[in-house]
Amino acid sequence: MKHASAHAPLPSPPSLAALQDLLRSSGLRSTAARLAVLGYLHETHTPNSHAQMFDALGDRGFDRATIYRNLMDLAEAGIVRRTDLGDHVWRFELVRGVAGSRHTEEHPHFVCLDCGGGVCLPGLSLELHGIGGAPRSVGENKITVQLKGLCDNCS
Amino acid sequence: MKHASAHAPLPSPPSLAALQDLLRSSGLRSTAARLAVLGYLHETHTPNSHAQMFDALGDRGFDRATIYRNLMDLAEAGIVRRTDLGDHVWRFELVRGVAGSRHTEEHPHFVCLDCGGGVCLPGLSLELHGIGGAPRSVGENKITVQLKGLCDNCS
DNA sequence: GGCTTGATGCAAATTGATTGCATTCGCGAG
DNA sequence: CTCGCGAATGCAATCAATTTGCATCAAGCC
Repeated sequence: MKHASAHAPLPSPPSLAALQDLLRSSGLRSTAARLAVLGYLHETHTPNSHAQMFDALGDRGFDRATIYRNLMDLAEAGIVRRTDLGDHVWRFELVRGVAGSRHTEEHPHFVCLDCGGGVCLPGLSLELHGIGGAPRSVGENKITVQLKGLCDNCS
Repeated sequence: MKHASAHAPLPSPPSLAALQDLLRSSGLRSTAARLAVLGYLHETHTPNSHAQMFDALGDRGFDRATIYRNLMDLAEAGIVRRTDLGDHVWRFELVRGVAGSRHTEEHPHFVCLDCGGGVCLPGLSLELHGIGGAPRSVGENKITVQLKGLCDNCS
């Protein structure tokens, strides 16, 4: 996965109070584990797998199952998006973070059918034709797009 | 997953000799297990998971691991495509079957982010803009497209 | 027919995800 | 501040889908 686009400078880490506000305003309790997970997602700007999150937070005493549950809770609350890059590993990225935080903008992904590598395509836009029969969210442009094919290395 | 489009009448099952030709011309040995897997894929016109294939062929004495290996071999040989409907279960469908056989035409899929349900969108076409930076296969239209969002039931 | 190498059957292992249950803890009400 | 309720956690285990090891069998070529 290569991010080729230029990024603005990273904002400073969000405050504890801001993270707590975000959790509570989403109907979740502010717990140490959740703050750690959410804080980590604010620091990293790529999708992270559960295993990666555990690697990063496990030696702070956070339990693997708890991290998993919290990722799912955050996804259910709409703070985090669960995403699939084609290799059958769920990854989690911030959708709605603390005010001023950088999070992943919605953009198409390309996934290689051979090596499973993913490429973000933030500059790509699509025009759809013939959407009759598709779910409403397609017509309302509330969709994410994944393109699959062979990457330049595998083709 | 709903197929709303009209289908032509189903062709008769392929002959044993035709299946054998297909295997051998693809560099694979013609074995009983492979013939069974391939024959089944010719009979069913939807993507089938490994588990489904085993359910269908297991009581004929075919081993689960063998069915798996053969599905992977057939996918590698380009006879079968491995596909993902969003629920993290690989499914296999015929790409290049016996002459005269019906197989799945390439078309976009919609996958619901909530329930995981998939919808085929054979009528949908896309126009891409801003493909600079994308892998070459995108520009060459050698891609498959997956749209993700909430289906009408979940939204 | 003999031989080579790929395929199979059987069993087990791996990976990613998910759950059960006893205990702990966040938070709101009084 | 205290208490109680229900949510969250830690620990261990389980589950689902996939994948692999190895001895034996068999397809196919010479």
